[in-house]
Amino acid sequence: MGRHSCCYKQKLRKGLWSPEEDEKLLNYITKHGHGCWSSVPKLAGLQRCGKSCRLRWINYLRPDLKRGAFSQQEENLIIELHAVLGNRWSQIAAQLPGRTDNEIKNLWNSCLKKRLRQSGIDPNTHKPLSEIENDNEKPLTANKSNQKASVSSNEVMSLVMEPTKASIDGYPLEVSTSSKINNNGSSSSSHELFLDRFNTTGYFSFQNINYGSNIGISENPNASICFTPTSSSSQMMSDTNSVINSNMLHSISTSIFQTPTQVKPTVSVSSDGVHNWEASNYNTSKTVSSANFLDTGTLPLQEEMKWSEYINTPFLMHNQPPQSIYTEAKPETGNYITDESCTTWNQCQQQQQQQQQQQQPGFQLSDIYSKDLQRFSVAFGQTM
DNA sequence: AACATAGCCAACCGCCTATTC
DNA sequence: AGAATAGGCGGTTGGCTATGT
Repeated sequence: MGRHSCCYKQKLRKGLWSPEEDEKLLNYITKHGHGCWSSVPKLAGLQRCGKSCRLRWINYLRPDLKRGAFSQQEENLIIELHAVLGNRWSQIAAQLPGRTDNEIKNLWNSCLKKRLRQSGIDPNTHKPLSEIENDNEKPLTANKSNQKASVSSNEVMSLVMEPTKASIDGYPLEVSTSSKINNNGSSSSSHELFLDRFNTTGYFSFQNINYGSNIGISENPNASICFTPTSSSSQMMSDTNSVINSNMLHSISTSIFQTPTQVKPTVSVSSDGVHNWEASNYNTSKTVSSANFLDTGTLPLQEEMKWSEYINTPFLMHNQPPQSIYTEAKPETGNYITDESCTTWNQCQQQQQQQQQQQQPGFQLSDIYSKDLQRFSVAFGQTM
């Protein structure tokens, strides 16, 4: 179809908007709402096409727009979200109240991309440039991960998790919801992987990609997340990094649920090799403020465990929460987490004890497809 | 001071999808 | 059912400004 019919009409103004035009549009929409955009210019007395009016309203006149420069936190979030969503600017913008997709796109193209490159990170894949150079030695047939693609929200998951290798490895780009097979513990045709361990009380540490000191993600390179889905109120305990991760989860949930809620990510693989990503939301959830967390002083870094060690370690062995964080970081006075989270902490311990008593078989991370690991690492900032 | 270049950003273009007729 | 239309999105352009020569 291409061009809109309205654009063919004569005498329509183009280019920058004058203050008078802005005033007309603002007055009209304030009084009547925009309704059908194609009728707005006529009703507002403007020599513009409806599309142009819509753009002007969304990008400039809207009252809820946040003016001014992006904060460091916003920039960091954009980088993290871009690692997950690629060039899906509208979805990224949905996570930044008061910012437009156009604004974010401009920021990315003019600043963030360059800054990442200077930090040795490839802005397309969010991997170290050295790795990309090695990858480039392999013959590439196509790399459309960051180009516009017609994909459903579910397909987005498989596309964005592992941007560079999706096509190189011939990884299936299309994932249908109907092919999702839930693990009931006995099915031989599929088994749930990795993230599903959040179904049980589980702690997992994330180490974020180092984007360089000039970006300054946080002092603490480690983050931990606690999911306790069995409790009525699930709590995510977090420091700055996992707040970013939780935002990514919000973004994922927005893709799937169309609402920004906290999610439980799950991945499963069916017998035919189709990987299914799923995110389910809790009825109630709460994210602990990172500011409160960090205000209490320097968090002790939890013991570092290399990714390769995770792979060969049954998960339940690491199900032990990094207790030092919660005992030592918790301030003597003041609440950096709520009472509910203390309950959660207790529940974590109780659940763990139950699990140990039941001697549930540990899930071998080596069972996880390496691609899933890579996707997970990209999605959640886990270095490998 | 004059010109060249780079960076930023508002706006346009073309395509896609959903809806309406 | 299919064409027309509208809304939305991402890529790109072009003008303005700042900076460098």
